[in-house]
This record gives sequence, C-alpha cells and structure tokens, in this order.
Amino acid sequence: MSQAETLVAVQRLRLTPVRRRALEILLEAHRALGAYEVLERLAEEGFGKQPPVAYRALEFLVENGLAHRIRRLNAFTACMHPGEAHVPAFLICRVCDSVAEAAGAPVRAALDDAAIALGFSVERASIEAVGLCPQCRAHTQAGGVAHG
Amino acid sequence: MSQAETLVAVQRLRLTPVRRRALEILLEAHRALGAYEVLERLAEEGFGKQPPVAYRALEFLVENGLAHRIRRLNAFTACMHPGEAHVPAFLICRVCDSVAEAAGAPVRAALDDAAIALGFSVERASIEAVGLCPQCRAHTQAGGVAHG
DNA sequence: TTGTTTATGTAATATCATAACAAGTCAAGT
DNA sequence: ACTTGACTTGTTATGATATTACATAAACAA
Repeated sequence: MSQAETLVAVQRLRLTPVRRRALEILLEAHRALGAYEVLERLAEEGFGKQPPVAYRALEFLVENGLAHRIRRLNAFTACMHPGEAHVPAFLICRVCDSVAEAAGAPVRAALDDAAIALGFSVERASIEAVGLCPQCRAHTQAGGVAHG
Repeated sequence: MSQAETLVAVQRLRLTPVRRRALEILLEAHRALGAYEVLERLAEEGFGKQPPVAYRALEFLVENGLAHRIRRLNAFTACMHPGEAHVPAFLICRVCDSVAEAAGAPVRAALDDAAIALGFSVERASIEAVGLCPQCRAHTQAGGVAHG
C-alpha cells in the first residue's frame, strides 16, 4: 500500500476513497477478485452499489499499474510490484485459484520476436498460465486430490 | 478443413454435424467470432437456438485443438495449424480486430522458465498480444487514422 | 436387445460488463 | 467569492457472455 501511495504521489494521480479502498480490498484478499466481489465489499462500506462503481475503480487501478486484470478468471488482482517496470506473467492454479505474478520480461521479449516476424507491433500483452502451484502440486501428487 | 478431418479420423473424435458446421463457420469468418455469432449461424441452419449448442461445439473444437479461444475478445477462432504441436500466441489488432496466430513455442519456453523459478507447473497458457497488424500500422502512420 | 455412454436440445438463470445521464467535487483563473 | 471546466461518483437500465439443470435421442458395447 505504501508503495502504491508513493507511486500515486509521484504521478499526481487521485487516489480517491473508492479507489483506495478498492485497492486495499484487492490487497487484503490475497487472491483475484471479481468486480462484483469488490463491489459488494465497497457497498458494505457506504460506497455506491452499482457495477460501474467497481469497474471504474478497478479500471483506474489497472490503467495506473496498481492492479491487473486476469482475463481467464474475469477477475482483478493487486499488483505485487507497483512502480517497477515489469511485464507480468500470471500463474493461475487450477486447484486453489491462487494467482502468482512471475517475471514476464523474457516472455515478452520472445513474444516481441514472434510478432516482429509477422510485422505486428505489440503494445500490450496478457500472459496467463494455468497449472498447479507448488502447494497443490504436492498435494495432488501425494494424495490424489480430486479437482474440478 | 481437410487437415481437421484427417486429425479427427486419427484421434477417433466424433466430428458431428453441429461441430463440423461450427468449425466451418469459424474457418469461413476469417476472424474471431463470439459464441453468439456462431450460435446465430448454427440456428439459421436448423441447429439448436440456445447458447449451450454453440458453447458445447466450440468447447469440443478447442479441447481438440481445432479452434482457439481468444479471451481478450470473448471470441473463438479456427486453428490455423491443426495437428501441429504448437503453442499459439495471438496477435490481436486493436484497429481491425484481426487475429494472427504466431509461433509461441519460444514464448512458452520463457514462460516455463519463469514458472519453474516459482515452483509452478504450467499446463496450459494463453498468450495474447494487443497492438497493430502490418496493414493498420501502415495506415496509422501514414494518415493518422483515428481508432476507438 | 439391453444397458451405458455420449450428444443434442430447451428452459431458466447466473455472471460479467457497459451506456447514458444526473449530481457532486475540486482546482485554476478572475 | 464566483465561474469555468475537467473529473469523479452515483444511479438506472440494459447489454453481452456463460452455465446449470434437465429431457430426449443417438451411438456403441455387451
């Protein structure tokens, strides 16, 4: 949160109460939240009850590098490295739905190469992997945990 | 289509009329289609009129490597290289919405490296880039085409 | 044929997202 | 203090995407 505040101050962004609270909600969750989940929490605290309230706050956070959108989950997650020039690659566990943010710079470089070969210029990329996180991998191998 | 049929025969998959037609629809479109667009065309030809008809056919195609899902567009596109062991990376033009399928193997390799560093095992990956295709890049630079 | 699996179709509903508009906030200039 | 203009928040309403649950039918194996 402090990282976020510093960043906001430097960039002269307006981290208003809704936006700030939305970010805190994402940070506290330790997982990706759907827009309606965020909305529900915001509404409980006296903010607006309608979808645009959440979508706008989340859009602001994403635009300014404070959060990410995980398209595969239709969800949002707080950025773990705000301010750092980084390309995130998301590792989504199919068992526990946890989301880890991996270093995506080399991935992005490879992607740029592939794009250049086709004359395509990449502006933004979303790199999302589905698999097993270390914890769930251990469990699955050991006990044969069912997953659906 | 012939590639698809060969593949289907080898794998003993059931390319039923709906599924076959769904694939043809994607192939004929030369662009990514939403599930409801596919559904509309299927319904016109006497198939079911409800969403699951399209979603199931598309899911079958995706599962069996005959089509891909483009999450950023909430859309589906026919696979351009069915049967080849390939990891697709999608290049989505933000102006004309065209989708190109680039070689994603090196991208995937970089992604696997990043995942291994975190103890995460990748099973599937979706790699989607947004930018400008060669055509739209030329137009934008030359004439200053507005894009929204 | 009988039983089993797989596929198709429908109805109903759940989930995710945006457009359009009204009202409030805030800072800059006068 | 007042006005202006950009931005923010809130609401209503609707649009777009996707799934669950259940019934019927086709394909297949024994």
